[in-house]
Amino acid sequence: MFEDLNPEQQAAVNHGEGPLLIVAGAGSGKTMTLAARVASLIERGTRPERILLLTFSRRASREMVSRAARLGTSDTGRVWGGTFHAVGNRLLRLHGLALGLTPDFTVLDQADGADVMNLLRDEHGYSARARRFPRKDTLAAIYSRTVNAGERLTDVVKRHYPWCLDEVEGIREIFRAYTERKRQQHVLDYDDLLLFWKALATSPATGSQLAQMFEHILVDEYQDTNALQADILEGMRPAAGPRNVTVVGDDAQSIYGFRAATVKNILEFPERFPDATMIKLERNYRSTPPILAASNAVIALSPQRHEKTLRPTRPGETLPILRACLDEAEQSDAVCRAVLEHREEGILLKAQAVLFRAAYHSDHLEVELARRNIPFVKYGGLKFMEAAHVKDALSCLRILENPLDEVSWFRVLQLLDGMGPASARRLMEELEVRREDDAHAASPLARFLDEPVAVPKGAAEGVRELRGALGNCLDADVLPPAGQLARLRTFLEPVIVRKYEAAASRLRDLEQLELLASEASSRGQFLADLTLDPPSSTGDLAGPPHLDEDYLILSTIHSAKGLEWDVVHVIHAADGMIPSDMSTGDDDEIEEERRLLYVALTRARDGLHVTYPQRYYRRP
DNA sequence: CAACGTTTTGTTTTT
DNA sequence: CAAAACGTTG
Ligand SMILES: Nc1ncnc2c1ncn2[C@@H]1O[C@H](COP(=O)(O)OP(=O)(O)OP(=O)(O)O)[C@@H](O)[C@H]1O
Repeated sequence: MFEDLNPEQQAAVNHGEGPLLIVAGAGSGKTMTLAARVASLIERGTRPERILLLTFSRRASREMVSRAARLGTSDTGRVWGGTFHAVGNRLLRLHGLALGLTPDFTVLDQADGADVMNLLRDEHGYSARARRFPRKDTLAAIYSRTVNAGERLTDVVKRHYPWCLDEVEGIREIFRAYTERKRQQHVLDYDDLLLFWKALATSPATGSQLAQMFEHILVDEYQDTNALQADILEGMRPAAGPRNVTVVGDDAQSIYGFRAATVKNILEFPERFPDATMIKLERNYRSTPPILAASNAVIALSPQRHEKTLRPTRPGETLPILRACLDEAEQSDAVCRAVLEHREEGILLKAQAVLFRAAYHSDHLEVELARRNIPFVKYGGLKFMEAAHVKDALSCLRILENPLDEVSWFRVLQLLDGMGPASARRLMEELEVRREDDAHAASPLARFLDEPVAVPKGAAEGVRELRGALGNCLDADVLPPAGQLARLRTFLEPVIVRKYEAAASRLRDLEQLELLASEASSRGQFLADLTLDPPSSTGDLAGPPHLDEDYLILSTIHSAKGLEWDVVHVIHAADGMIPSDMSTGDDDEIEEERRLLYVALTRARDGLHVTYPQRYYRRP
């Protein structure tokens, strides 16, 4: 069944009980090995639903599970696969009651969390001008780092946000209020999904029950997990019981430091799991020798590298191409030409990818591709969930799902004509959206629908319309999520036309949203899925027609993790782009940029083009 | 005082 | 290009 595997891969697949650490270089077949191991475990009698497979994205999880299925095991559908966050969400809905979490909680994404911070910043009087208090996104970022890295607030601020040092006490005050506010409103943010999972796993009352759910736990891309996630893993594999846990990673490919990921997790694995077996995969099955040599040369310059020698196994002599271009226009032209040349040689567009550091780096190229009728799908940097009108629609759904969700009320009410922040606040107070603990008063939504409310005269009409829309969604208890969105759309349409420009394309986004909703089984499920696995490519939104067409892949390097293409084009390989000028604060950041380039280069199988413009008209 | 329109600023990567 | 800050109108 696994005869193609090399001896080290075989050993990893066949490993029996006990902790296993697989240190695997780029293209050494770790994804394949992990999938084979899942298949093998099932073959050897482990029930699929007793296997937990943690990956860095839902997409990676699907890919891995389907690979395992192709290896001959049929029953992989029942494997618990997903990101730490998605699995946390699932476990907490099942077992959260032990921590006082009711299963009806809703999930905030990081922008929602920032909005809560903003509300609190106003309430606590930190928004006065003249005072330079951190902005909402900064607050959210600081908070997230303290939680995920398990570090003290003052240390985080000192290290990563030194300009906020004067306001540490205010920040602490906001954070305390933030935590309390989330509890009152039955909402969890991304960090809470991990935090509460850890609490569940390490609590004497529930820990062992949770650990016993899974016979085997496997974690992919372990170099990109953070301290909190390592704690969860340890909690799920207590020293007392059998410690069947497999982690796979490559410290040279650690690119999520900005999310508090740390290679310490790999390095310290043998200490946390003392009798761990360690297997190294050092044969690269992906790239031709010249491509691998170039990649190795890039990473060799890293002073913090852990020794690994990655040896090529494939033939090939074509050298990678480094092309200096006059400017961005010439770069786009060069890429288009190279792509088409390879296409002529028989390499499908789909087998080629253009990689870049930041989503906007491909703007110019996208125009050029469109002009030449070269179809493409772009991964990463999609601002769909960030778009105001999408948030508006989702906030309506979230009010229906969780009437205590303050930020959703605040956003939706301000859509109404004549209703600004002050009136919205007043109305929310009247509805008692914010209430002390679990008071048994009528839901704010019921009150809004049934009781007369005091609003500015100008806003009365808007309130009636909102009432109608929300009421209709609720009346028809059986109305599926897509139907609810359709009803809400009739309310939102005039609002969007009045409030935003480019209304037409925004309205199309709402139809898109409705399409996504039509696959969901319930409103709650839809909302959670969307926040835990947001659309990540333009293809996710364009729908299935793309499937049999051929199209070029454009992707951020982050979103290209774990993937491979016959030909890879890396653009904007210039100072200020890679490395990004946003990430030159300290050596660690710069080293991460180096690894980012390494990850980009190692995606290529047969052809590699690296280009950079020598001149930018707008400062980069 | 509150809503709304205009100017300025600041711009990565993702669960 | 979107959100914050500012200034004007209701
Ligand atoms: N034993 C093998 N024999 C032949 N080909 C192999 C073998 N193992 C892996 N491969 C091939 O090598 C390529 C890389 O494998 P895979 O994607 O699993 O690597 P990876 O370690 O996950 O890479 P990365 O860490 O860079 O994401 C795949 O095309 C896979 O089919």
